[in-house]
Amino acid sequence: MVNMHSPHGAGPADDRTARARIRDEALRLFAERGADGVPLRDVASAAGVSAALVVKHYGSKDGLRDAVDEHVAAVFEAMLAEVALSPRPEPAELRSLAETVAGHLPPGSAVTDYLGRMLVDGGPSGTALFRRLYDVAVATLDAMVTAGLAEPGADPRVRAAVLLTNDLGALILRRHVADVLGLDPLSPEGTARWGAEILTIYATGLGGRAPEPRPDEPKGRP
Amino acid sequence: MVNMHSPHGAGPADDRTARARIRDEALRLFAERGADGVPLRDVASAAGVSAALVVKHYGSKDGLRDAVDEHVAAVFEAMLAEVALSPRPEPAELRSLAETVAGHLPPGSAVTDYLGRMLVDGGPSGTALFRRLYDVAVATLDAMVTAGLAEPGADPRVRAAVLLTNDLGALILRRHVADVLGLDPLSPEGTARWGAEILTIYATGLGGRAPEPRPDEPKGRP
DNA sequence: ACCCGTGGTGAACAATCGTTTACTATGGTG
DNA sequence: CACCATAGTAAACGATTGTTCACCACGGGT
Repeated sequence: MVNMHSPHGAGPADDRTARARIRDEALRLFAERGADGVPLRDVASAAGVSAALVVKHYGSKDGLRDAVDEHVAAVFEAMLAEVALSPRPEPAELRSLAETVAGHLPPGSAVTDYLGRMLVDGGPSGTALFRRLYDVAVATLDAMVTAGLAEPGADPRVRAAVLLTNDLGALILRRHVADVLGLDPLSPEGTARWGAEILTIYATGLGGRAPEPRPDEPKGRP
Repeated sequence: MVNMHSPHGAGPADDRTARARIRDEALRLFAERGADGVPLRDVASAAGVSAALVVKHYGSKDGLRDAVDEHVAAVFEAMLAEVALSPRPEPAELRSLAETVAGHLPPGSAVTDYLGRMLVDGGPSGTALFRRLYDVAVATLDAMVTAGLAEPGADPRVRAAVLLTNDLGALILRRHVADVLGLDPLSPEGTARWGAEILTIYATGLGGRAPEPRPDEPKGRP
């Protein structure tokens, strides 16, 4: 059907045909229900092939899982590189990493959900992803400090981690937020209200009159 | 073995014996590996009983799951009530909800992890839990506003949700934070550095000199 | 003494799921 | 043409898992 007359595309660069379909459907279903919880046969029938072909291409279900992990990581890295070369020299503050991901992706893309699930499911790829995100957050905070947009806290590494987990919390819990607020923080119209609130807090704090360290007691519990 | 001469304790108030052991071990294992991913036989052997007894007591695995959900919700509500009657009339700001949970629980308690998993796994009980947490966050922010410790933002409901997801992000991602920082944000010694950073941000913002709304452009992307 | 509800067990059942095996079609190459 | 690698399938296998069944012990009530 599809004309695939690449002479000998032996490498994994020939993404097309049923193989890519399997990977894409696996990504979609894994993002929805989690890798465990999706039978191989479901992936196969979603891709319009037999279950045996899936293992023929990817060796095993773990192999498919790894392939999807690598693919998502590649997409994420590509997006990161594109952002680094973005037309605005000012790195748009932190801009919310999750917002950036959602903005540079098709609206209903499963990649966002899959990234969240990688972080939550606790596999080695999730750990690697978080380490990468942490490095980005540290570098971003450093850039903001250099640009005079922020101060390093008492411990810049802790501050970067706080900013990162704040961001990822909204990404992971977006369904629940949309439930109680009627507003998906990653949707284009949600970005306005949600992101504005975050920027306000980051700019001026919560606004209460208590920035002065009172001689009351520094710690409530020992 | 254990003297349980309550005449006809038909209600679920007779917590003791093997039944409670099953529930506790299920809670521990479910928190570790997720409810799917833990065979009934593992729960049974961890509790020192047979698999058949588990379903005799809880009807099915879903029944056990529901029982654990309800138990965790009850523990959480009890903790919430205890905090509400706490010796400090000032509600200790938001104090980080996750911190409160971790503080009022045995150090290695599985309840914390189980709560995080409930929020992530996307079941109805997770939705109910988040709604409850959201109500608490809205009420807490309102109390802070009344006490002059914070201002409602442009939209207090959004601000409460932001504070909540910030908190829960640290709870859900604590393993990853501990990995990159060598510091569990929920541990007693982690609370100092992590919580201090958060309080600083909430008190004064990130500290950069940009709180003035510049006439540049309010939104980067349409 | 008789019965019966409660707590408990081990073996068997049936469904699901990952994987293997044997087999077919097809199209390019020596 | 003969060959063979590639893409593909259907069916069966084996392990795991939730659930059920038949059975045992025993401690009160009447």
